[in-house]
Amino acid sequence: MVTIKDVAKHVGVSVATVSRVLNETGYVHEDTRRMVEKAIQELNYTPNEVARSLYKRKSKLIGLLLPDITNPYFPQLARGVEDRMQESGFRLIFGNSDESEQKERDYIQTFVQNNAVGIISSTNFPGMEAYRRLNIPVVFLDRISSDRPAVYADGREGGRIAAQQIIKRGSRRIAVLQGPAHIRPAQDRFQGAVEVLQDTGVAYEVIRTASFALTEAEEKAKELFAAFPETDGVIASNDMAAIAVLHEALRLGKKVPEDVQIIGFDDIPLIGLLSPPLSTIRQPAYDMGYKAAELMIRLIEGQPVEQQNIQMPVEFVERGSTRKIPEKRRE
Amino acid sequence: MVTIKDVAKHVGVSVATVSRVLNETGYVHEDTRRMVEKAIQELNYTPNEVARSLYKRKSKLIGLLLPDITNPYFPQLARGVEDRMQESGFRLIFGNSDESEQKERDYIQTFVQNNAVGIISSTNFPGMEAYRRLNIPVVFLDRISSDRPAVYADGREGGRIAAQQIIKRGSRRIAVLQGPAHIRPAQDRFQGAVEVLQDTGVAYEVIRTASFALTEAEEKAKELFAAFPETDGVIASNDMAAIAVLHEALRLGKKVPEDVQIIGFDDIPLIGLLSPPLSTIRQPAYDMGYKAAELMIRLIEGQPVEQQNIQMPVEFVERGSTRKIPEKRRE
DNA sequence: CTCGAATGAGTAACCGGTTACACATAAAAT
DNA sequence: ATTTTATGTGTAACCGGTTACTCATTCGAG
Repeated sequence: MVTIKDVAKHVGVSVATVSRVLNETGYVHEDTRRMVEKAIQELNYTPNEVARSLYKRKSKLIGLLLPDITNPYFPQLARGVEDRMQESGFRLIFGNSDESEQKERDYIQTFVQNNAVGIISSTNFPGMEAYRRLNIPVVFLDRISSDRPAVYADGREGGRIAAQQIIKRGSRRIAVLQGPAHIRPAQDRFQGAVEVLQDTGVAYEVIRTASFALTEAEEKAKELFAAFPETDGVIASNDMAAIAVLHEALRLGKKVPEDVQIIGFDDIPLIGLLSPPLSTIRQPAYDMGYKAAELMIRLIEGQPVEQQNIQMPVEFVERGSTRKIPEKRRE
Repeated sequence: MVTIKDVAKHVGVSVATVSRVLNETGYVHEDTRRMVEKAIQELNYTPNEVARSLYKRKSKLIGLLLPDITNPYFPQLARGVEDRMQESGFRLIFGNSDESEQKERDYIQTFVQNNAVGIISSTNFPGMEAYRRLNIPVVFLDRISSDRPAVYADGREGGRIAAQQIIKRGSRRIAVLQGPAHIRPAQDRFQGAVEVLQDTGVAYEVIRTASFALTEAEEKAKELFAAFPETDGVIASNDMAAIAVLHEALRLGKKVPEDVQIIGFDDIPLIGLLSPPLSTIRQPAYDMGYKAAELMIRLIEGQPVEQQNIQMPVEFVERGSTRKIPEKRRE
């Protein structure tokens, strides 16, 4: 490995001078600078980030914690984060938490041990001690916390829109999947939907789910139609759940959207290619990741942050799992 | 930040002793050990990996380079890698290369700068100088290189199976998507298919593609049916391409699988839910990631590696984009 | 009882950078 | 001509660990 000493020796200057060239700090004579740069080229030297990080007590590493990259929603978040971080020269240490508190703790610890300068997390445990103890910025992504910066979609509005649309399109006995109780955005969606349902007086049932796992969603879908066979509209907690519901409905011989309308949440890739293609409430996942990274960079660099909490807009994506509205006027 | 010095002071011993306790090296009196451990607990001390890494010239970090995590195939690879790495206490620095040589180079450089002990890469440029220069192990994942360890699926056999199946199920004018020319597994699939096609004397056409990007796949799908409208079977280079072909076929009013059969490659999530659900050649993506990580760990730890190249089996997954075989006997 | 081996623990060098400080020289100000 | 100030560069401490080396004490074997 070629070190700063090798470069210094090669040019015949001290390491301090090389360091100055590297960091463009202090005074360096133009001729010296050129010679050093030439040597760096020739020796193919790149400074060791570890040594740098040790002295400065900070690295160019950011911890990114997502529940499960295998779930099609999260890669988009990750990609948004990465693209923004990459622009500013930060790198990601990445981990899947599997919604496990222990795994989260472990990852947070190693982030700290590696002098990470920030953590972006779609945690399931925003109140966790491990987060409170940190003295590096934390941005919650697709999550909400009262005391931490966060980037998330407007779940309540999403829920409201879902309910409005499904009612407008004719469903009258609606089932609402509640989603994990401890995840705020999921609850917001649920509440938004319930609000509208109550206001309009449409009959609805609630199905609780504990996680976003597909297997659980499949069970709940079965339960749903077993307990409430008359259901003619389902507002799912996310697209994966919606897929499970869709599958179960078709398995039972129901027609979608004629017998049952289904609205998902997220707009994950490929759901537009299902049959019927799923109508959903779209979250701008990539943009959310990007914004979270942007917010993080501001926090790291100590720049003023106008808003700690960034709420992103959602929109209804009309596809085939909801009925068409004949009238010209659509909301 | 609490350091080893704080712990040492707290107990009244030297840092060397604390280090010995930490690493279970050298002689430490039982009583001393207990006191140190107690102090570590009380002060909530965790050793700084950066300092450790600097002295040892190696970290617990592994670089993982994938083309695009947003492509549904790659998260499974990533997950397999992560799960295995996590078991042995390694962490991942993750990057998307976007099939860009420059990005790959940049990432490789930062991996090295951070004392990463290994790189797992689904590179598009296996012969690249940047890889050759490395003095840490590199494992290619879903890629093949003559001079590097690699984990990949048996593309040739996959191609053969795809061709056999599509012929057996009645297609007689077959289009084969070739996939990126510089990616060996893609070429292997292609060649496997062509082999069978030639051996059996079935008519076929070749459509070249340069990347795995969905947009390109869509164009090629259009070209395919424009140039060869008689096509009654398509062997796609991967599932995303198959989806594009499926879409285009349906758009043209063709019936799948009655008019055109389609076979993909990979078996990415959700394609079993399309309509018709896609038949495909399944690669064990998760297992491939897992194995690659395993291989990497062996290389890092200097354990004997029986085989540098691990070829994983593929299997035909029969779904709705291929016709059923009436006979009892199926291969 | 003597001596080598085993045990226990501290000192200080080292990893590869950054930077405070010192020092020398040149340029500008008085 | 003298004092400031700006420029250019080197020395060495420091970041937080690990470990080679040293030294002291205890233990067991002969």
